[in-house]
Amino acid sequence: MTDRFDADRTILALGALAHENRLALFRLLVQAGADGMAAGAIADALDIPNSSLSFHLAHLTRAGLIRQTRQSRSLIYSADYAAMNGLVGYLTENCCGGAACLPDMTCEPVHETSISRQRA
Amino acid sequence: MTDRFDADRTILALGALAHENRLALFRLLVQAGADGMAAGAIADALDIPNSSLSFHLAHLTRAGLIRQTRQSRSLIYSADYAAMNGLVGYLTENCCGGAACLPDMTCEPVHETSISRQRA
DNA sequence: ATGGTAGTTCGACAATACTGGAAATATCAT
DNA sequence: ATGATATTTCCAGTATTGTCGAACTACCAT
Repeated sequence: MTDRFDADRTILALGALAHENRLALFRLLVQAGADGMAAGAIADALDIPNSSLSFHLAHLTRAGLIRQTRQSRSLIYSADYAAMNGLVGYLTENCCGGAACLPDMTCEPVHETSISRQRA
Repeated sequence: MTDRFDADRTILALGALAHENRLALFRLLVQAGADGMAAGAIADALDIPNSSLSFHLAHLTRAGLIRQTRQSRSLIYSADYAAMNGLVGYLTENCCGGAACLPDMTCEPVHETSISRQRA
């Protein structure tokens, strides 16, 4: 389930997150939960030109950090929680002299409807 | 203690780790523990030309992920565990609909002498 | 079919990052 | 001082990344 992260994939994921717009974008999607957000809504929220956003979305997708689904005219993007868990897992692996210092963290997405929507 | 990570610092740290040589380098130092390693020893272990290694060491240092101390002719580098904890903290912040899913992880360095040195 | 909306791809340019040899600096021993 | 060792800085070339307007594609409604 927690798909295994090797060095290459980790580098890909880190590189994807190592950018102002993409980090903000990823965090936005993490907070958006399982329902995700349409590209247009993201562009509005982050105030990024359409084509630039598309570039960053593709980048994060390539890195396996977000997923895309279509819903009529809109493309909905959502964070891949397993990927985030895998990334953190790889980073904290072997961090305390071999002792597993991190108790197998697993973050899971939340549905918008289950958090009494407080966004505008 | 766990110095606060904002977006800018996180991007700096992610960018620093998002490279084959630097990720390997950082992991090497994490495993080396509190005693760290001399630049030369790192160059040997990773088989990177001297000047390139220096470039990457400077990059990781700039990002606050490793620290430098001198010991006679050698410059000893060691992982900054607080930085790693801060980075992971920032990434997992707000990951489960606001619930703190990660029990305040804090990895701490280990001394070489305390792990019955098994390296060559 | 026509037209409008949602997003992506293309292209060209600017900026930044990586690499490694050669020269420079710092430290130590004699 | 001289020489050896440890490491960094400089430099120039190459490669990768980011930006955004304009043209394109996909989908939906009528």
